[in-house]
Amino acid sequence: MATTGGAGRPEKRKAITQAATVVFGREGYVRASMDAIAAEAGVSKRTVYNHFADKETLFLSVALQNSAELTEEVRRLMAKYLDRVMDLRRDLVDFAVERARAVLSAGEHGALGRAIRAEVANIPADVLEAWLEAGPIASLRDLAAHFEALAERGLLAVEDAVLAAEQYTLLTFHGIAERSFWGAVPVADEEVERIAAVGVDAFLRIYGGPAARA
Amino acid sequence: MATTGGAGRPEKRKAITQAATVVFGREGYVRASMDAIAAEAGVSKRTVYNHFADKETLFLSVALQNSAELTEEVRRLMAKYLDRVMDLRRDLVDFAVERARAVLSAGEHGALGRAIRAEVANIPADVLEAWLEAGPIASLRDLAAHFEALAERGLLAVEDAVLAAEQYTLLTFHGIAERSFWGAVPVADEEVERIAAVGVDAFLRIYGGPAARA
DNA sequence: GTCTATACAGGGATAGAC
DNA sequence: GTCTATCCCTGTATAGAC
Repeated sequence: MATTGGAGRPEKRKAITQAATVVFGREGYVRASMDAIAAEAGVSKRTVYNHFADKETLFLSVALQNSAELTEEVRRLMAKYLDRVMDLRRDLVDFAVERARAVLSAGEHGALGRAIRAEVANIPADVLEAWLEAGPIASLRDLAAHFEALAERGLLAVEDAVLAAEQYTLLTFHGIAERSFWGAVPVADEEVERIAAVGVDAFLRIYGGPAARA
Repeated sequence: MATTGGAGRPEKRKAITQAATVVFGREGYVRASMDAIAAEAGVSKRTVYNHFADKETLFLSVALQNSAELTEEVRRLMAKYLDRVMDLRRDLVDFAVERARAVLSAGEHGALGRAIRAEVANIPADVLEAWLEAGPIASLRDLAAHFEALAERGLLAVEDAVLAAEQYTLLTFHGIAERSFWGAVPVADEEVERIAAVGVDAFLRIYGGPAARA
């Protein structure tokens, strides 16, 4: 876990990682200062360096943690909308809208993703790999598993579930992500819903099974 | 044009903007130093400040210029592959591959786009608007015009050409852009070709006209 | 008269010392 | 928890050179 060691009170440590998530997300890696993170956490800078060797270690640590948390949140949304599908189109649209909200929220979670994407050229390859595995790739696999289940019910005609999950994500999520620059610029709710709806319609033209076409 | 004035030799100015494109693209806005840009341009730092009021002005200026140049390059690719279509699927795949190469090249052009996306929260709204208009939105409109022409020939069944252009771009380009983090991480050529091909296949399942289906 | 080279003031950053 | 050593950056100023 790329930390200095187990030293220090756990509650201080949590305050630091939360503060780092907020400040790195708001300012980006280079602009964020350790002073600002310490102030946001309500601890002294010395305490920060007691838990994390340096700025980079702190950043990479919260990046991986954030990635895993976001994956968990998206997993909950999949369980809510895709586990017991009654109205396929509606559930696919609702999931797309909720996922865009969760991942692109200006709040604590989404913003850090921007900072990571901005710093990608300065992140060690193995850490980037781990971040991808814990985040986007994990969500992609989760979604592919749900599509396979829907295919078994005859609701989708997919052969390659991972490819279908990728294209669903492109059609219903990346348009919004790009338009909002991964959450930096707000996008109106109606716009998110509109894009999600036309994205799902396109997706269903590719993969709509017999039941979906009826 | 957000410069200090017309003072100075034009060839020096061009050297400065080219150097700024390279250095901002490589280091990002915050890390790039005016010293490094001056060195890369082979001029003194005073000359840089003689042409551009400050770092931000220089950055925004080269951002807009780069956006327009990239749009022009993509326009040439469209003319090459989409003006006289013989084999629709093949031409759509070839254009997708070439565009991905052009826009995501680690060279001078593509890299600056990363820097802009990273700084989007710190860019004035009107400049961001101008950058979008000169770049991604202009390319989208160009592509939509080509799709309309293809629809008139019966090769595509599109009602909303802008939407079709958006979805083509998502399916054939954004998957690559995201995987390479807008050019920061190299993606193998075969991978680019594979993604472009499956993206076009999906696109044609949505919009393939009668002739395309034959 | 513009360019080069260098130096410098002022601010802010990291990381460590006390 | 504060204080500080050290470094880097922006932007300006001061020299002289073609």
